[in-house]
Parts: sequence; C-alpha cells; structure tokens
Amino acid sequence: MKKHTSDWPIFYVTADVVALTIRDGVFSVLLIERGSKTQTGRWALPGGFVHPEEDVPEAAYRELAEECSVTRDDVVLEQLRTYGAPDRDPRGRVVTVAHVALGADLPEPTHGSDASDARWWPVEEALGLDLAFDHSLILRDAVERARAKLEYTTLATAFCRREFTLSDLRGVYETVWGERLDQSNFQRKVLGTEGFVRDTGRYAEGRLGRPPRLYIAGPATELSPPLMRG
Amino acid sequence: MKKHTSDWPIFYVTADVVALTIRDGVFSVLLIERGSKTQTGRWALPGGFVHPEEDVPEAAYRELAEECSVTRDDVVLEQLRTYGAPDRDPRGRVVTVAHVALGADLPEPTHGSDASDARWWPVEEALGLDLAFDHSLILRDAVERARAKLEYTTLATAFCRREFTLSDLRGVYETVWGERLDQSNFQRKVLGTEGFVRDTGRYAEGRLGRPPRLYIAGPATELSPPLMRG
DNA sequence: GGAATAGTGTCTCTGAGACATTATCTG
DNA sequence: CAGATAATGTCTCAGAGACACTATTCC
Repeated sequence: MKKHTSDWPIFYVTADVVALTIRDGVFSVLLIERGSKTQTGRWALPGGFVHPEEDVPEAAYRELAEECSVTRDDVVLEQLRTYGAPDRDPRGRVVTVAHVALGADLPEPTHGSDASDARWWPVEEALGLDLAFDHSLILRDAVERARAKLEYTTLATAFCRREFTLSDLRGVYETVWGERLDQSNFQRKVLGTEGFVRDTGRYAEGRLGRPPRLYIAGPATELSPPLMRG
Repeated sequence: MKKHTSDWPIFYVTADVVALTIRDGVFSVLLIERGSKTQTGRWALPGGFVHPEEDVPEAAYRELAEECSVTRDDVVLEQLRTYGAPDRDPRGRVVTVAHVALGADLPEPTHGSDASDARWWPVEEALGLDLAFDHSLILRDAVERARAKLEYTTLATAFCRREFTLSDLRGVYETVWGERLDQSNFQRKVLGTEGFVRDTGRYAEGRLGRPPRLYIAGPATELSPPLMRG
C-alpha cells in the first residue's frame, strides 16, 4: 500500500453489501469467494472501494451489480453502519460503510471479475462460516437489523415481487424470523395498518385452493404499534 | 488539499458528534462556531479527523472531550450513520462517521482550540439554524434517532444521573418528545418492565412534597412492547 | 390544615393471540 | 365430492389511557 504524507491521515473507504433475499423459501445471503486478492479463498461479502466522485450508496449498488445482475429497482438498499477498527483490514486503514440490500428472489450471481466463486448461502449456514475480515460481524448485524426492521416497518414488502398475496408476505416474516404466524391475526394486522398494502382488485391464478387477492406495497413505511416476534 | 495518485482513491475520515443533554429542563445540543478553518463563523457539530491508529469511536470521544470536559463515563456514545456525499465538504472527499452522545446535564464547553465559540443550544433552535456542511441534516437525523430510541430501548436513563427518580425519568421523555405523559401509566410501564430500573431503597431529600424513591438504571436495554409517543 | 409531589387503584377500550367457521378454487 | 388454501368471525386476555384516590412531605 502506498504511503502518503499529508496534514491528515489517509483512509481507504469501501462499500460492502449484505444482499438478502428469499430463494425457494430459504432466507439467503450473497457471498463471494475471494480470488486473487487479499484473503484469497475465504468467503466474503461483496464490496469494493468507493470511487473518487462516487456517492457511497452508488458504490454499493455498483458492487452488487458487478456480482449479480441486479439494478437499483430490484432491491431496497440502506446503510447498515460503518466498521472502521484500525486493524480490520491487513492492507491498511480501510473503513467500510456496510449496506443491506433486500430483494425478491434475486438472480444467480454472474461470476464477477475478482471473485473465484459467488453464490447464495442460506443465512443460517453463512452465520456459521468464518468470513474474511470482520464480515462475520457485519453479517450478524445485518441479519439482526433486517429481522428487527420487519417488526416496526413495512420493509417485508421489499422481499416480495411487485404483486404479492398476504400469504407471500406472511411467508417472508416466517422465513426471516424462523417462526410461524397465525394467518388470521396477520391479515387483521396488515389490512388494519393504513397504507401497508394496497388491494389491486385482482386475484392470483393457477394455485391450489381459493385464489388469493393480489396486493402491492402501500405508501406506509412505519408500523405503529409494531408486529412482534414471539 | 493535497493530491495523491494511487491505485485507490484517497478519502479523509472524520468523526462528528451530536452531543445531546437536558439542561435546566431544555433538550440541548452542543454546537461550535468554526474559527480559523473552513466555513469560518458558521455553527457546526464538534468533530474532526480520525487519527491513523485510532478507532472511530475513540475519535468521537476525543473530539467531544476537546470541546467539553466529558469523559466516556459521562455519556453513552453510539454511531448514528455515515455521511459521504462527494460534495459535502469543499476541502475534498471527506466522509464523516456521525455519532450521538447522550449524557446527563453535561458541563459548559471549555473553549477548545479551533473553535471561536462553543455553547449548548436548545435543540429546537438549533434545528432552525443553517449549520456548516451537511450538519443540519445530521442533527435532524440524530434528534429523530434519539426520540425513536426512547420508544423501544431503555436509553432514557442515559439522560439521567446515576440515581434518579421516576419523575426525573418521565421528565426526560417529556422534554425529548415535547409532550406530557401520564404519571401513573408511566410508572406502571417502567416498573413493569423487568430490568428497566432498580430500586435503591432510598429516597430523594430536600424536595417539596412526598420524597420519591431513588432508582438506578437496570440491565435491560430493550423495551418490548415499546413505550409510545402520542 | 393546605399545597405539592409521589404512589396506588380502577374502569374502559383497543389490540393481540387462539381458534372456529365460511368461502372458493382444483382434481 | 374431498382436499387445499383464503378470508372472516368470535372469545379471551393483556396492556394502554384516563382519571380517581391515598400517602407523605414542607410550609
């Protein structure tokens, strides 16, 4: 790493992304196996250096798009927090702004430039891995943030396609939280929360049983009082 | 600002602090008037560059201590979020990790090195100021974060001295939220939440009226279900 | 005693949990 | 029709809000 003499210390800033989705009913996270770079062979979160004229969320979108063909319309991206311990990266003083990206059924990763492999891992398995750098810590924080935000925001719709049924939405909660919810009480809560979902007036077809109504996400963002975990 | 040619772009990283306290019953924030540096004469949040070998929260504690003689035992410090828009600082690419520091009745600022003035502002007034850089945005986010965290955490105790009465604690909520709470229901909620406060068995003296019990903060951190605003 | 503040008790209403019932599709 | 899933209704209980009442101090 190059040295620099200045009035002020030099930092390198990266944007890392914890991309979460539900694939075949399994809460999953995107990990890449590091290729020719530092920490070769270890699994890590997608991410990379922020460019000089680039805003930080732009970098996060870009890094995600490089590993997995996802545009910014496919995910909800928000900042998680920043990790900047002096020894967190052996290459030098690297501060990372970690993000969480939530999307519905995100696609298989396109093998990117600097990764030797990339794939979706079940979150429970990924939490058991020893990831590169402090990425295991970041992953734990991201998963807990996602689980918590389902309680007091309408963020669960970010895991659904544009149109979804209440069963789909309930499935998101059940998958992410890993617990069953009563269908009746769930419907009462969701439909009773002004602006959580909006009825399209149409019904899903080609399923077993009575056709469910289709909804789209409403304008509400907060859930007050929250929908609570057991 | 010096230029640097490297494989990767150079960033400067600062730690800013939104120090919040209650002074004479007024929800207050510490601001400094910028001296000989950039944006001279404008009011700003305390903060400064993170040192090469320093962890980011250390820098936040240090910057706070430089403006106001406060040790880390006097406040609860937590990261707010990171602000890194390319044009947020005219000096170059400066990314700031913003923090919130909460404390009980923090002292008058000691006139620090690079500030021409420093003082506590009522939060409502400070929100109306046009602060340096993007500090008005950071302040808004910090105040909203603090208000929200009172709902679902036991953080309100951070605004109290080591020993406090339930009236003191209720006063924190009323001051920060700017609304009245029913004393009876508040007590029921606080005392009914396992680990929120611990009874010392002693009573406050020298007040008008019946002497109130003294409590200290308990081990609980979460409030579930939350204590809600009107 | 009166004023002021602390602490307790009670009534009501909302909302969550548990679970029963009805509705509407496919095979 | 049976089986499956969706949607609605009902009962109960916990907790929040409103507010009355009691307790203990200082003057």
